[in-house]
Amino acid sequence: MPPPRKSEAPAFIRSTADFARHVGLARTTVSRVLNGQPGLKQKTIDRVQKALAETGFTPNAHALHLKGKRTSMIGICVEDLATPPALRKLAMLQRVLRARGFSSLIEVCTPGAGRDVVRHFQSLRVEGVVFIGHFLREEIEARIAELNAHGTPHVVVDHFGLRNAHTVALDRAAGMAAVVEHLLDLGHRRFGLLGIGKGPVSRIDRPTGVQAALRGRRLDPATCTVTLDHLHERKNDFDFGRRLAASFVALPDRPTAFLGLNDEIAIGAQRGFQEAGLRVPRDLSVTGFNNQDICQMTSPTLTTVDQGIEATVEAAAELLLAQLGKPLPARPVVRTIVPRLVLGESTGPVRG
Amino acid sequence: MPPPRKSEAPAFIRSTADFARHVGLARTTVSRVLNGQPGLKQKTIDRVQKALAETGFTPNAHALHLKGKRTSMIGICVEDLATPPALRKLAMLQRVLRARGFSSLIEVCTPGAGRDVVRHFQSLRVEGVVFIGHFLREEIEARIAELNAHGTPHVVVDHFGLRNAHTVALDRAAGMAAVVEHLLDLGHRRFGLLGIGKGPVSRIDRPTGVQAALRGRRLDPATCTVTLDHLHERKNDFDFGRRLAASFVALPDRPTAFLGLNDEIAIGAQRGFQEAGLRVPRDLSVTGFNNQDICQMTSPTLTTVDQGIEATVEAAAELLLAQLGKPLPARPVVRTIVPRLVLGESTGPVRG
DNA sequence: CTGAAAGCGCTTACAG
DNA sequence: CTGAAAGCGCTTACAG
Repeated sequence: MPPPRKSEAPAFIRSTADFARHVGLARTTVSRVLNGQPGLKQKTIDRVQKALAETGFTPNAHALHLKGKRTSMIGICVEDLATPPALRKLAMLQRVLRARGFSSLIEVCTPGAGRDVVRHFQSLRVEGVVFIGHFLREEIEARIAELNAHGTPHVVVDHFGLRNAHTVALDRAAGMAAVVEHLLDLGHRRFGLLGIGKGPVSRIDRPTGVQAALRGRRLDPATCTVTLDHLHERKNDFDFGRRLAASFVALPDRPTAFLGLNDEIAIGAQRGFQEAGLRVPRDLSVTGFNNQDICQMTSPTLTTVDQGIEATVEAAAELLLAQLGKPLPARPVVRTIVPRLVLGESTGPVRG
Repeated sequence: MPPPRKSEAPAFIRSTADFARHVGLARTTVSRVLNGQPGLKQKTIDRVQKALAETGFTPNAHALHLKGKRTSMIGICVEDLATPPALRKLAMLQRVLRARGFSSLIEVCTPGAGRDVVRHFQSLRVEGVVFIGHFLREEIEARIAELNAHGTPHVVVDHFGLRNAHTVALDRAAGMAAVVEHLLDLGHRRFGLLGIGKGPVSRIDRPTGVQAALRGRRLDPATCTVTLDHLHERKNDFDFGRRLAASFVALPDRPTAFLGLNDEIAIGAQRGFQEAGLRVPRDLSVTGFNNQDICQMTSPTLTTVDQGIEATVEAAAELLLAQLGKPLPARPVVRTIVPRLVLGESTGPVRG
């Protein structure tokens, strides 16, 4: 029965004043018990604790914070709550922060909304802000400058190359290099790129890794790689991969190995090839990226790359919390996480 | 460069007092601009706005709340941040609440932690609490009683049958009934249950729906359904489904249709059957539950049930926010969401 | 143990 | 427009 019937003392206990009245003690005394201060009779302590348990009264955190108590809140600004890896990072970060006594205030940060989100966090006097994902460069750099100006720690997860930002980012280049080397070892020499651009964006982006691995074997990336991304509307999903596969099927001198930007595209491509009567990995190899659960559920299972989300999130939390209390570090800290190749059944030796 | 160099006025502007000093106005005047009160010269307003934009100063929300301003915070208590549907609900709820001007405070609520989580929410004076998932009955009922005692609105998503709880729950029985009827129409008469118990737990639980559909065709659930769950450690995942399939393969008089508790189990089972040389849906049919993205990525695609997460979350938000300001409703409101059958390629006519 | 007081950062009347 | 004051709910000295 939602409406509280039993009206003992005040119907609602809202403050220590109400509560002290309810227990029959002075506000000061209640406050002392609440804060575990010495010099109180056990009997008094018990009386307060009992009433506390009965009424479920909790001191107003906002008043506490005004008096100088830490807020123990961290603002988390995510690009997007739709992609599985982002969601996993968020969930894991919440867990890690919780374990260290912080609560998480989570907001989605669409382009243009960054200002409001960060100001909202600031107004709540969060102790730090985490950005997860990829943002508009100028917008997020402005937000970070603001945070710095207020002495609020921050860390950016994923978005690499931001000026003055403490960053934890996945070395996707290393991941792709591992994939390409694995395929080179299997004899592959022509690679279809599914959603992966040819021009490198930064030293840790996928194309950089592909090219580095090829050049390491004295192969020319320009002739060894093929992309048909331009033929389809880019969606980075299952259907995009499937359509790409269909286009590749018709291509003369088709590559023997296909590198997906992510698992969805790779699985779509695998499906597309199978529908065209090709067998994976007998006729061609396919690889994904992210090591989502689905990789184990397809036939064949997918060779992919594990992001090491746990390491990423741990590093981010550590980097953020290390800044607490101390003066902010003079120059940005950038940490790179090296992902791990996960072998599945979708890659095999090239057949003459 | 993180450490702020330019020291114009105070190094850090922390309060309206600091800020007013910085702009060269009285605190009162600044406060008026901040709150859009009338009777101010445009020039003054502009001056304050400009300084506001430059410094990024935000009034302390905790002080505002002390003065009576609404916190606009909602506490969300999730059972678990690991299962995809729970994560999707959470993400969608955050979005819906955000759109209505509320920020979300998210905590995972493991058994025994409910008390601390809810008290934490209360101490921050959240305007409402949402529970997502399944909890220990006594624990969550105690928490809800506490919330009621404080006049804090709540809503429970998923956990059906709690005393005095406002609830939005999926009618899984209706979903399963739709699945079974679809299979009955295809001629199936023997059903393998994968992770679905035989005894109904409540009127909206899966077994209830299975039995209702069978009885509707004058069939006896006891003889029409088979479960082998007891043979394997229950994990509700891909491998559990796969192992169940292996056990069913060896069974004489094997069912022709298999109902998975969720998509993972169903996909695992499908894979298990295929590995044993059986073809889906030629030799047998398989169905899942939840309509996760993976259902479209398997071969064959999976017949499943869509939870209608959007409707659930909308209903939950509406139910919660309807309580704001008003006195709490005298008796609990329970809303049921009817899920939708999603046909895939994994179900087909039974073959003599 | 109690009680009165100051102060955290804000807003809101109320005089100037 | 300014300035002084009260009060939101708390804690923390400081006298009794």
